Amino acid sequence: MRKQRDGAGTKEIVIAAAKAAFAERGFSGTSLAYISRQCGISEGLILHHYKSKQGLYQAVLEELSVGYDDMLVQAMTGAENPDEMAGNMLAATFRFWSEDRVYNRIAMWAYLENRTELIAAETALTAKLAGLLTEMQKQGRVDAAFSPLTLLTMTIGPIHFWTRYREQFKRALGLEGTMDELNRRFLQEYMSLIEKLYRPVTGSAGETS
Amino acid sequence: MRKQRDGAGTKEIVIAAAKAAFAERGFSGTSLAYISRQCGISEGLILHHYKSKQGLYQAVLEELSVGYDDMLVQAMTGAENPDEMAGNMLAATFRFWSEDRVYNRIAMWAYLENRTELIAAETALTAKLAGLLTEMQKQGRVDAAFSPLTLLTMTIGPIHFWTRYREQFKRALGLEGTMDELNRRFLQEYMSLIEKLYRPVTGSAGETS
Amino acid sequence: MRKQRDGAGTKEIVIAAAKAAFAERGFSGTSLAYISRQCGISEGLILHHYKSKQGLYQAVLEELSVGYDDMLVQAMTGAENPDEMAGNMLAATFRFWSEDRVYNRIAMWAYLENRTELIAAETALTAKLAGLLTEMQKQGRVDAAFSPLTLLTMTIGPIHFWTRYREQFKRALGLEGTMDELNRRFLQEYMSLIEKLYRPVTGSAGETS
Amino acid sequence: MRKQRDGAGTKEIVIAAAKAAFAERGFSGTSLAYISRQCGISEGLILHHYKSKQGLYQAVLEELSVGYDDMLVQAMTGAENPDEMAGNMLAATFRFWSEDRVYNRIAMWAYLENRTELIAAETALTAKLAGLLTEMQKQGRVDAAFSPLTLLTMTIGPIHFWTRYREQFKRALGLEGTMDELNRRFLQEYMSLIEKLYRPVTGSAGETS
DNA sequence: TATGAATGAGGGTTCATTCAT
DNA sequence: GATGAATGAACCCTCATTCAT
Repeated sequence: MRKQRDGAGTKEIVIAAAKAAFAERGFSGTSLAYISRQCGISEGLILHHYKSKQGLYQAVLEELSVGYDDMLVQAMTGAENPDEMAGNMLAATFRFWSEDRVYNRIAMWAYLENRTELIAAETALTAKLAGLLTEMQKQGRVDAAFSPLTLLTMTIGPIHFWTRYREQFKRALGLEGTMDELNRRFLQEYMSLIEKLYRPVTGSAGETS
Repeated sequence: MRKQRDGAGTKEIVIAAAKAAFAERGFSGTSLAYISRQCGISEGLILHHYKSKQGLYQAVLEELSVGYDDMLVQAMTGAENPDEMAGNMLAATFRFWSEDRVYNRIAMWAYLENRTELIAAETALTAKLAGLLTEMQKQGRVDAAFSPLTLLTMTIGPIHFWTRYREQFKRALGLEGTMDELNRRFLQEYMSLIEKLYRPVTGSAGETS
Repeated sequence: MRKQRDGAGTKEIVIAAAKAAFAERGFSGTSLAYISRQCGISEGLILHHYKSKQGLYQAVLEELSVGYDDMLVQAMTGAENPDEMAGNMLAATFRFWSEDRVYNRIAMWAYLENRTELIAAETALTAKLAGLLTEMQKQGRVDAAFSPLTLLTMTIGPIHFWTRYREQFKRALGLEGTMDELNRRFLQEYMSLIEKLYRPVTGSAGETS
Repeated sequence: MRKQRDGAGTKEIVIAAAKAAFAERGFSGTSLAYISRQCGISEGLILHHYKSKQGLYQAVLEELSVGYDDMLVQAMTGAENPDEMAGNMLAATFRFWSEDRVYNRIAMWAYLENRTELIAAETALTAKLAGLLTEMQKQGRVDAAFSPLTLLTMTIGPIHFWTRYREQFKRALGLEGTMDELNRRFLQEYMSLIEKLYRPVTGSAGETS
C-alpha cells in the first residue's frame, strides 16, 4: 500500500530489484511477479513505470551500460602516458568484471539473448585499448609482431575466464585461501604474464635494460 | 503420424531439436511446445521419454558432456610426449569451442543457471592440462615462474573470449575477410603468443633469482 | 473435472456457449472466463481447442454462415418457377432474421467490428434474389421501372427493421397481442405491400406519363 | 500540457474523441486509455469530468440523442401540410442515417448493448410519423388498407438497410459510380417506390382484377 | 482544473504436466 | 510407443478507478 506518490523513488527500488533478479535468473527466468514480490511494489505499478517487462529489462541494461562507461572514463582520466592509461584501464576492467557479479552475469545473459544494448560500451573499450596498443607498438614498447586485437584477446580473455571459472577451480582443485587471496595471487601472476606477452622480442641489445 | 514405435529414433530426434532450442533460447526461454513443433513429435511423447522438461535438459547436458569427454580422449591419444599432447588438446579445445556453437552456448546458459552437469568434463580438462604443464615445467620446457592454473587461464581464456566476441569485433571494427579467415589468422598469432608465454626465460642470468 | 476425452463433444459445448455469449455481449464484451463459467469447461481447454478467443469467434461465425447457406439452399430447392422460389426465399429470410436472435445479433456485432465472415452468405442471397427479380422483370411480372437492387432493399430492409424495432414498438406504442401475433399480422401486411410494390403498373394509361 | 483550467473546452474535446472511439469500437472495445491517447487528455482528467467510463458513454449518447431531436424538430417546422411534413421528415431521416456514420454506428452498438438512451428519440420519430400517416390515411391520401406502423417499417427499414449494406453491395456487385451517385440514384427510386406504396388503390375499377 | 502515481481485478494466453485412449 | 484431451497455475499486460499533489 505504498501511497507515497514518489515516482522516481519507486523506479529506483524497482530497478534495483530487477537488476538482481535478471542477473540471477535471466530475462525469461524472471517473472514480474517475482520482482514485485522482491521489492514490494505491485506488478501494475511496475508496468505503469516501465511499460513492459522488456522495457524494464532495457532500463536495467542501459543503467549497466552507463555504469560501464563511467568506469571507463574514470580509468582513462589522470594518466600521463599510454602505458599508465592502458594499465589503469586493464586494472579497472579486471575489477569491474571480477567484482561486479551483476554486470558480469547480465552481460552473459544479454549476449545469449542476442541483446545489443551492452555491446556498445564493451566495444568502445576494445577500440580504445586497441588504439593505445597500436601507439605503444609504434613506440617500440609493445611487441609489434602481433595485431592489437589478438593481444587484447590474450589480455581480456583470461580475465573473463578467471571470473567465470575461479569458483569451480577452487572447489575442484582444492585451492587454499579465500577467494580474495586467490584473486590477488592470480592478478599478480597475470600482470607479469601480460608484461611478458607484450614485451618486444629483443635483438642483441636489450631495450628494457 | 509417427506410429513407428521406435523409441530410440524418437529420442534422437527429440534431443537434437532440444539441443538446438536450448542453445538458442536457454532453458526457461524454451517451451516443450516449441521443441514439439520443431521436431514434429507431440509434447506428450517427449514427456513420456524424458519424464519432464528438466529431464530432457539433463539428457541434453549429459550428451554434450560425453561429447566433450570424447573430444578430450581423442586429443590425448597418440601423442608421444607431453608437448605434443598439450598441443593436441589445445587445438582440440580451440576447435571445440570455436566451432560448436551449441556446446558453447549451452555451457554458458548452464553456467548462468548454476547447473553443474557440464562442469565435470571441463574441470577434468583443466586438471589434465594442469598436470601436463607441471610436468613440462619440471622438464624446463615451460616457464616455471607461474602456477599452471594461471597459465591455463591465460591459455584457454582467450579462446573463449575470441569465440564470444569475434563477430562483434568483425562488425564493430570493420575487419575484412570471412570469419574462417579471421579464425585462421587469430589461431596462428595465438599459437605464437602461447609459445612466447610458456617459453622459459632463458639466458645466463637467472630471472627469478 | 471433465475427464471425458471427447474432443468433438467438448467443442460443441463450447461453441454453443460461445454463440450465446457473443450474441448477447459481443466479442470484446465477452470474456473467456465467462464462456468457461457458462459451459463448465476450463479456459485452458477452450484455448486448447480453438487456439485463441479470435479463433473461437471465427468458428462461431463460420458455423452461423454455414447455417445461413443451408437455409438458402433449402429455400431454393423444390420451387417450380421464379415466383415461387422468390417467395420461398423471402419467407425463409423473414423466418431466419425474425426468429434467429443469435444470428441476428451476431451479424450486427460482426458488422460493427468490420468482420467479413458473415457477409459472403448474405451477399450471395442478395445476388441470387437480384437475379430472380431481373428475370421476373423480363417476364413482365415485376415492375421494370426500378433496379432490382433497390427493390431488394425495399424488400429486405423492412424485415431487418421490424426485427430490430418490434419490441420497442410494442412497448412504446402499447401494441396489444403477443409478439407472435404481431409478427403474423406484420408479415401478412408486409406481403401485400411487397406485392403492391412489385406489381407492374398496368393499364392503358402509361404509368410514367 | 493543458493547464488552461478550461473545463468546458476540455469536455468538448473529450466527448468528440469519445464519440469517434465508441462509434468505431463500441463501449467495451474502447478503453479510457485509448480515448486519452486520441485527445491528449489524461485519463484522470476525463474521469474527473465524467465520473466513470459509463458516465462518459452516457454523455455521448445524450448528445447524440439531442442531435436527433434537433434534426426532427427542424424537419417538422415550416411545413404547411402533413404531406410536406412527412416528406421533410423522411428526407431528414434519410440524410441523418445515411450521412452520420457516428450516430448510425453508436445507435447499433447501443441497441446491442441494451441501452435505452437513444431509443426515446427514435420512438418519438416513429410515433410522430405514425400520427401523420394516420391523418393522411383519413384524408384519403395514403392507402388506408395498412397499419401506419407497417407502412413506417416499409419506409424506414430500407433506409437503414441501404445505409448498412451499400458499401458491401458496391463491392460485391461491382456497382459503378461514386457512393454519392449511388446514394442519389437510390434515393430517387426509393422516393418513387414509397409513393407507389402509399398511393391509395383508386378508381371504380378493381385494382387487383 | 489537471496530472500521474498507485491499485487490484481481470484480460487472453502459455506452460508443464497428467492421463485416458 | 504415441496422441491429444484436460488441467491449473502462472505469465504479461490492460483496465477502470482512486487519490495525493
